[in-house]
Amino acid sequence: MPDAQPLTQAFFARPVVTVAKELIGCKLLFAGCGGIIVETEAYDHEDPASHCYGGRTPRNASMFGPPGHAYVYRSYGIHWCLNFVCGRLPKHGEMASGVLIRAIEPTDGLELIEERRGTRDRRKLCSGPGRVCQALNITKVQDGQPLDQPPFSVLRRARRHDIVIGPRIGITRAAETPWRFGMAGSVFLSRPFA
DNA sequence: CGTAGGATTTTCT
DNA sequence: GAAAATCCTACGG
Repeated sequence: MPDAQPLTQAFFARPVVTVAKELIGCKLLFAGCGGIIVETEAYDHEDPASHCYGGRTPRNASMFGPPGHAYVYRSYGIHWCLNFVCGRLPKHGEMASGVLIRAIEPTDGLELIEERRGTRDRRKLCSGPGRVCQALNITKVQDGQPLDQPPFSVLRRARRHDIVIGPRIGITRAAETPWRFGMAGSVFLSRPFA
């Protein structure tokens, strides 16, 4: 079997909903720690729930940069959350989009992940956007970094998976938009789908 | 099983 | 001043 193929920036330079779906089953690694992506959410420039909806600010500047890079933001003043910057139309300039990485199934660097998370409960290690960043030690330092270069790598999925779809979590505006995607049957989701 | 409150940065009103 | 793309702990049924 050949090694899993790293996804290049071209993979991310497409419509954000497409990328969010195709990321399910892909593998995210950061400095030797990571696992299979099992839950994502899409956010785009026409979306009242997105950080980029109101235009560029110091916090969301990375989302207005090139696709295939990280956007890391502080959530509720406490946690870090990781997004993959996705496609936008250059002619529109001030548009941006991103995929929030909500949960992964940890497979690599388990010992280090358990230490950072303070638990050995497999289902609580990386099941939630704040947990993912704590487990992989991703912080503001990674904001704007390219996803196709170390210490990041995102590997193409080994096979297709059934996808479940639902409304996004923790938002009030555009709360009905079904842009949350998950791997069917996974026990590593942040929350079950309806 | 459920609900409630606190921690604390960034943005907007 | 309040809300936010969250998580943890405590306490009640």
